[in-house]
Amino acid sequence: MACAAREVAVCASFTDGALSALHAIGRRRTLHAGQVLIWAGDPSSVCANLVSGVLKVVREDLDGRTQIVGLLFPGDFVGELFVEQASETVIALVDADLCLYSRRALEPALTAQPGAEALLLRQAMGTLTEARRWMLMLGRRHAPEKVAAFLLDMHRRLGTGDQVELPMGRGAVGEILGLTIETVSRQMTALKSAGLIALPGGRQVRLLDPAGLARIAG
Amino acid sequence: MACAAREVAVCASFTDGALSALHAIGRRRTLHAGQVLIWAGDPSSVCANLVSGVLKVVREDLDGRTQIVGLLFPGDFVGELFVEQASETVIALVDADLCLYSRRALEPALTAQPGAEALLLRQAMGTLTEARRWMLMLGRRHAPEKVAAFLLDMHRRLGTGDQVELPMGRGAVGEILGLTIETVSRQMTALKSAGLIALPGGRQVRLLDPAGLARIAG
DNA sequence: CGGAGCGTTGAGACTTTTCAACTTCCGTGG
DNA sequence: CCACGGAAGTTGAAAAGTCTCAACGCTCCG
Repeated sequence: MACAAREVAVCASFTDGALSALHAIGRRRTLHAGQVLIWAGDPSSVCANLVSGVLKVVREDLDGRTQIVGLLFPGDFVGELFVEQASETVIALVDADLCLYSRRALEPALTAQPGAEALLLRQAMGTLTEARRWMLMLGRRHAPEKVAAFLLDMHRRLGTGDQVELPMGRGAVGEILGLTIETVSRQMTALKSAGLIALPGGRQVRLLDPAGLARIAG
Repeated sequence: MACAAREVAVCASFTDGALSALHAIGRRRTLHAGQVLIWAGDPSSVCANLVSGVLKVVREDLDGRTQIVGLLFPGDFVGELFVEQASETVIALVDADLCLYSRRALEPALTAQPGAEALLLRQAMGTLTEARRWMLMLGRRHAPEKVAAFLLDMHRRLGTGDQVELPMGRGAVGEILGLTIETVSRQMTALKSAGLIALPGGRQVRLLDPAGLARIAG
């Protein structure tokens, strides 16, 4: 059974035999850009492995202010275990494929499968470390540093050559960095004017001077 | 063997028999306010359960700017598993007691102990959710909201009656909220002037109008 | 052609930081 | 007992940074 995530996701800890059991409770699903997988406030009933694409994890204020608190890439685990109500909304930034599981079925399967929880724990620890690095950025960095660091990060993850196609628009970049769309736009323009990047159009970004960006990113 | 964390920490998942094995690799340690348990950059060799007290988890820039990315309370797990190098510094805010384990000894013990990893996973997921709530605050809220929310949070965790003794000074509050010490001070004064809190002295805070604070916190 | 969505640019308002001075609190030593 | 010194907290004024509001440009698509 061909699954692009076979080696990276939770599945990697499963033997082929146990994997069949997992497949019995899972199903594939395609999400189109903009589609919502999980709504904050709804019962936390589904989890998934992201096979391809990019998802955003969004938290919202009572006032409606929103902050993207996580980006999910292929291999990442999606959803909230052990809680009854989702506190975060999960939305596809670009078309995405997932292995979807009902939480009720997955949790016992994880317990039954030695090593699965260890793998998820490892992943959760990594996600936590990443979230905390992000916190440092949100709390302590200025707009130019935020944008430069973000571009380097996206390039590291999704880049081909010196180019990246951002999986989101300016608005979502702002939601990630804790900035307004206008500030993001201005910083991008400033980086372009400084000759550090080129903006060939759309969501494409070329890093002309990664070292210079890194210097700004701090 | 009397351990105040017996029921809350990882130990809770261990049978009494297995707990002896755990005790064989662990040792108690007292940390005085200001003492460092783990230095970022050092090999990640120790983990612990916090028995009493409060610790701060600090990240640092290359430029020396710091951000507190986590506070640890009794029952919380301390340290970074599965990585060779610590990326965060852990410091006691007030005198604290811990059960200390060498990471090399703890990791196999966790694997051998069914349920232990599940428990840590549960805890890690909770910590992650908390970190993300914190991110929303760092990225999207103004100083008055940050301070009001912080005071409510501290009161919920450490409060007695309508009063709290903050386990840190203004400077550390600023490091938590992503503000300068002066801004924190000004906001506290403003809350006092508005009659929402009283500052009896030292690190004591009395919440005179929790509902009003909650309104500001948003 | 017209409209919608997205991005850019500008100007002024607002918030927070920075820098500096001053106060308070405490423990120490004269 | 009181003076001294340091650490922590407060306050003020100016500077810097970001946001808000508003206008405009561009592209895609009906």
